[in-house]
Amino acid sequence: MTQELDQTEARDLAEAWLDEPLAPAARRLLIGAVEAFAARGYHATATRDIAASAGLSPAGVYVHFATKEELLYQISLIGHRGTVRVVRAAAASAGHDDPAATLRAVIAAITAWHARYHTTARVINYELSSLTERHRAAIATLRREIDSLVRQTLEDGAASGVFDVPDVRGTTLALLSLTIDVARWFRATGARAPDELGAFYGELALRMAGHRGSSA
Amino acid sequence: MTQELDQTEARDLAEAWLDEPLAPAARRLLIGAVEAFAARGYHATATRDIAASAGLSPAGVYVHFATKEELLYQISLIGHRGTVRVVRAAAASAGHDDPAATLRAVIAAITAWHARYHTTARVINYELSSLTERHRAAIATLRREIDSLVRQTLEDGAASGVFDVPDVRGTTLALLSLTIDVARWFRATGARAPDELGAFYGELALRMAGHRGSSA
DNA sequence: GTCTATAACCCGATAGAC
DNA sequence: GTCTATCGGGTTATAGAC
Repeated sequence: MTQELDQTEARDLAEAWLDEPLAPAARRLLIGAVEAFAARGYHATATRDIAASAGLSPAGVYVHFATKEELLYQISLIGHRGTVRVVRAAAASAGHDDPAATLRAVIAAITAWHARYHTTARVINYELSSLTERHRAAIATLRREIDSLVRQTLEDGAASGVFDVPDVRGTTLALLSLTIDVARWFRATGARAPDELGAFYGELALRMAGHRGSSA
Repeated sequence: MTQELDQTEARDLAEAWLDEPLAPAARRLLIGAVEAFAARGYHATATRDIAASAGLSPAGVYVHFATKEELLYQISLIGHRGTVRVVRAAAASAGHDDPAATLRAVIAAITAWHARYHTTARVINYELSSLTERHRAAIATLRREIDSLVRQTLEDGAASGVFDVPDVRGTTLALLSLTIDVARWFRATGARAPDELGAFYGELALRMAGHRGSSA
């Protein structure tokens, strides 16, 4: 009984990216789908298997989602909203006139999110091409907000002289690149916890931005 | 006539990663496969379409490759061998007792390769899970060589005091992460040419390694 | 070495009972 | 809201003629 509760709590924690109010079956379907899409890829996953992982018959999926792609879109939407939320929170907590603190906090937050929810992060970053054009465009809007915030932070720091950034566009891309690729290689069994990796990458970001005192 | 020759030359240049001696049809199949796998993914690509892109019937594929996975494996093998070759060449040209020059040259070479052959790079980095276990193990050996060379360079530089690297393992991972993710976002129509991007990432690598004079 | 034809199977999605 | 049954189509790979 206690064992049972512990397992439920553990799963809730592991799937905390899924914080939307949902019918229980729809929630189980999304969790099964994200795990299957991450492990084998969207196209290699059969809707039958997703249904089975949620304890439903093959037809049970279509009561809750019109198509298989709709399942992927909901995962992408919820995942990206979650990322945007932690990025905004990190920027707010760092204050508005300290580019170095902001850059460190934002990169740490994105990195930790990608590590903690690496299964979800893998799906939302590497299955964008499996979305319909309309859905991909909706997701692109959310991704642009994150990109803009990092770029603006680099520009602020460069303007005030605390950063040395020869190419703001290229450095923004490199910083986000670093955080996104965490989804590819991160495993929960690895050496670093998500928050530790976030702190490390926050420092790396300051070095990449040419922050004074961030290099030997 | 001249136009025709130019197009052939342009394609040869674009597909220079494929430098193995091969029957013409096998070569066309590999090029068609890499383009399709990169654009739509391995599982979303039908062998019929690969055959058609090489001007063959659906059965024509199986004269040259036993399975669809064998096609992916050959692409992975040739691509990884090419990467290892440019990495070795970069390390050799930088000399053996200058960790900063070596790191810059190696990261620049991997980055430029991933940008120049971004289509191939996408396939060989993001379709590893579609390989059989045996084939994936063979590719892992090649990947380890690249990882070891970067890690050793960081250790050499840290030991001699030209680098400031608090976590060699983590920094190695971050550096390779940066170069691999190029395959995800790079487009030939973008702002930077492969060699320019390589030079930029070589400098970023020195900053990340805490190289003196690489930060403001 | 390439073709046509097809085997054997798996897929996403729907119909209609309960 | 979930089931069983199935439609219509697509998949990899093979058989056998040329």
